[in-house]
Amino acid sequence: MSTQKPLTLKKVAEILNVSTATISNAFNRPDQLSARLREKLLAECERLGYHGPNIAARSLRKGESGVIAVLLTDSLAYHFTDPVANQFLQGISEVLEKNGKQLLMLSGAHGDAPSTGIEALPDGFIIYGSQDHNPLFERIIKQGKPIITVDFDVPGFASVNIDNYEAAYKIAEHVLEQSVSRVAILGLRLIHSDRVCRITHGELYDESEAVSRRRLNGYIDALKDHQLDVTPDLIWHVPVNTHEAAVQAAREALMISPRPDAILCMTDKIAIGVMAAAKELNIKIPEDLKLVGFDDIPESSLVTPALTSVHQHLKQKGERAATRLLNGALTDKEILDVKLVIRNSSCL
Amino acid sequence: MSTQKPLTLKKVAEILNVSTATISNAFNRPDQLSARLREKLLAECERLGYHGPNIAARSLRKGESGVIAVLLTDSLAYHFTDPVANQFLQGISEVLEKNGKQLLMLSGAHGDAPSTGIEALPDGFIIYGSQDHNPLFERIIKQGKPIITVDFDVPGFASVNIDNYEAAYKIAEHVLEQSVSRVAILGLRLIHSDRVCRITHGELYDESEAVSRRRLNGYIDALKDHQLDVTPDLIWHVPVNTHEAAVQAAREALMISPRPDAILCMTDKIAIGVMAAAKELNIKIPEDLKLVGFDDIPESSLVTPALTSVHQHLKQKGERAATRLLNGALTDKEILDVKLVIRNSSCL
DNA sequence: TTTATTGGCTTAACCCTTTTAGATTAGGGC
DNA sequence: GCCCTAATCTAAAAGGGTTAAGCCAATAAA
Repeated sequence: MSTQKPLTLKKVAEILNVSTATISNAFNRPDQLSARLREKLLAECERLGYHGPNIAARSLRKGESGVIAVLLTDSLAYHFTDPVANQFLQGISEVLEKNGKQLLMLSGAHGDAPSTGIEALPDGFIIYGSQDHNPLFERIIKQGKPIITVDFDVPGFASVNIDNYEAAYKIAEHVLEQSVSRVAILGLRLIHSDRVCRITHGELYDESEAVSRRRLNGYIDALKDHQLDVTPDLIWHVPVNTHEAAVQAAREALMISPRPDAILCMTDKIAIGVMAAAKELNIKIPEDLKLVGFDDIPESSLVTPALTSVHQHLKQKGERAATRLLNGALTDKEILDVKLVIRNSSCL
Repeated sequence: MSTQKPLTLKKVAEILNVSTATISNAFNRPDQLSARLREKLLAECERLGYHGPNIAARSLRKGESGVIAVLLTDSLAYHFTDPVANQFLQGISEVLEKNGKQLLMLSGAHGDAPSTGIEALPDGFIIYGSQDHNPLFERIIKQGKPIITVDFDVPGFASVNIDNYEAAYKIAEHVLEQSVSRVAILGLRLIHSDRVCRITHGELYDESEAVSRRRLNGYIDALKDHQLDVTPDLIWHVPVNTHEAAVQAAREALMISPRPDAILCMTDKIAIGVMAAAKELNIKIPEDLKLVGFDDIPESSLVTPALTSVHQHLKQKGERAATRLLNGALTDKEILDVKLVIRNSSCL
């Protein structure tokens, strides 16, 4: 276990009998020295076991680190379980990897540690999802470094997004064409509550940029355009995108009387929770209940019946965000296409 | 967009009319100044918009950064898709989050960028999976920083692992009790090839510490102990843990004659690929084919028929690795329990 | 031949903190 | 009023690199 203290650029320069600047240039600016010398030096460094400049020192001096951060909405742990986030992160990491950048994942769940100051390290930020009152987000913005937001918009910042309103409207319309008459909505994080509950009249309308609200507005407008009443007692708030929360909300929704004959779910995971609850209650999908999700996660095509959903190009979303961040293409707000995927859960 | 140049400790000290050391101490060593002064200073810093020492400078000076790295086996992108890695990373991130540490994910796919030197930043490393000839791994070791390995062992380093041999032996034994006579094995990454193929005689035995080899040895010994021949032409090498590769290998395995009546898969994902191939070929599971996986990913209990597998406490594995790394409990090699989960894919 | 350019390297200032060793101040005991 | 201790605070030296500016010799232009 060779725990020798690592070589420094200075020491290497001394050993090789050139200036520190020359070693530094050999690593960073090939045009500053002859190719012959450069190659010789790099080979010597390799031989000596010097693998390039210390990142902390370089970062201090240059003001950049080669690290790109993703600021998530929730805890890291959550995002590892969420298939939507997964695909998105996959897209990001592929691009970063190709460009020799490292990925730092920052938890959006605040209130924890009193700032490690880590936000000073990355050269750029991908902000994933609305960040109401997140102090870390505020600090990131103040730094003035490149930022791109995803799945929400902040005036003055570039973004990658989909048209959630439009997509929600379309999938709702599809359901409404199946001659349904009582449509419930299971929304993810509609309000700031930790519990599954129905929303109130006052919480029905909200023009915020949050994904959940854009989708809800799409559903509501589609319902209205098809002459269906929209009442808050058919709209559930699901606080987290987990199977358990979904099942709980679904049980409630399926036990009211008269029972809904269609449920619009804001995520596929919630819809899959509804399937579980329906099975318990012996309700047949799609015969007794039309069901749709949103996002089209891989699992949705595997469950029985296969789930109708809105397919997002999640990986591409990540790729676009990372690519634009690295290219400095940070002016406009990009809208990606989505696709309605009709499967068996919504029609016979 | 307040893009003002960030404040430095020095400037803040000047403004507040104290020395830089005092500001530094206010943030780092509360015992070095009176509580009264400290609170006043911190409040002032907040007011001025100084959110603590620059991390690069601190990191340079202290030689620590508050960042923990996970060195993965493959590309980052891959690990976002893999449910096994997902749960493991979830465990890690929960612990790190609680301890105010940041998580840096390092891609194990080498040959890419010529070292960004990022390995100098983290304070400790979780090495996830065997790292044959990975130059980054070599460099990490040379640094002499805290390291814990997971799913493989390196002499002299602490580890968290399961007994892959034992688990594989047990699940194979379960299958062999179902009166089967021709057992194929679909192994993940048995050899260094990019293509799905059968292994050769010479590749049958290998005492390496790699997960795949430990499992293979378990299968083989179980077969032998049940008086079944072990021939390499019933053992497939699957180069990556993807559905496509699994389906391809499964097709090959199911088309030989006489056809196997049982398949031992080294991962659940591979087993699910076998299910797809079996469906294509109209082979019934478990009637015509007993099938088992390994790891027990969430999907395995959802597919039809539900998949028999070896359940690992993946999240716990991550938690243990992170906890021990942070505690400096880096002496022994820890073995976690596993559990055989028998479902419908392996018995009527 | 003289002057201007260029190529190839070196010098030295600077990046922002932490921390050791030393200086200052306040307060207590005589 | 003086000395000593304890409590605070300060000065200055790392820590490892990057890069603007400068130097020198060799080549090109006049």
